[in-house]
Amino acid sequence: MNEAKRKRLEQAGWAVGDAAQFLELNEHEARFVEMKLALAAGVRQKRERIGLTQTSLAERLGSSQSRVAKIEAGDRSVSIDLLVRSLLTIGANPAEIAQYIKRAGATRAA
Amino acid sequence: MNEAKRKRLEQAGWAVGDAAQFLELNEHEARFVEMKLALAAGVRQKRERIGLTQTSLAERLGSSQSRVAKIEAGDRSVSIDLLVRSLLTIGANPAEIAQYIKRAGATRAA
DNA sequence: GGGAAATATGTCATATTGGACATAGATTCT
DNA sequence: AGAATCTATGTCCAATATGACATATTTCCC
Repeated sequence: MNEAKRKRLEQAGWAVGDAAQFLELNEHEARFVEMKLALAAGVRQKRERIGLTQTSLAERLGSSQSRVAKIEAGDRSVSIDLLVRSLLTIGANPAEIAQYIKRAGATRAA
Repeated sequence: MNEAKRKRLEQAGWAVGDAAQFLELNEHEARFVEMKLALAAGVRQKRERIGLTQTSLAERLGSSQSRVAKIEAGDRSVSIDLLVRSLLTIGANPAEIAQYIKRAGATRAA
């Protein structure tokens, strides 16, 4: 692929690269999602252990029940920032949050 | 403070609560910022170790040099999501990312 | 000191995220 | 079964994050 065509594709919103790059992107994306899901599971686990309902956690977060549901589902519209802030709000400390993230990579060869 | 006034203040964008809640919020905010800074430092460290320039990392991220500078500065406009994606891009795995986060809480009593 | 390369800072337009609401579905209790 | 409580899903629009660009500042080498 020549430079001009590459530019055109990228301008149109395509990430252009070779197969290795493509696989790498997917791998990173997969890890990213796994981390989010691990944190989401952490939120649910801690909330239930504390005996909070989604609604009451939502109040503490200054948010809504529906968003808490999405947080715990690891919904696309939920950022890691929101997951982390949620965990801090229910009393997790950085070390605990780190544990969740560490767990996200545990099933794969590091 | 009566309910009506509270509502008015909250409507105006004020989080209304008692002193303990206020301190707790600040503490969580502080931890959140520390986590971001720890991740930001991780990005810089790994980038430099690899011998990349901010511009070349920006290319890999599909972003710009200025944003990489902000990433490494832990700028307000940089989300943890972006920090994590940056770290994954320069070859950090979840376990390594967890280490950075764990470090963020290490100077304080857990 | 001067030029080049690297990094930092400010701003803008666009894309993404988040809180809110409505409503659907699930679970539990009697 | 059905009422009550809890959780899930979809949509809207306000707020925030992001890439891009321009430009300033710092660092390094000669």
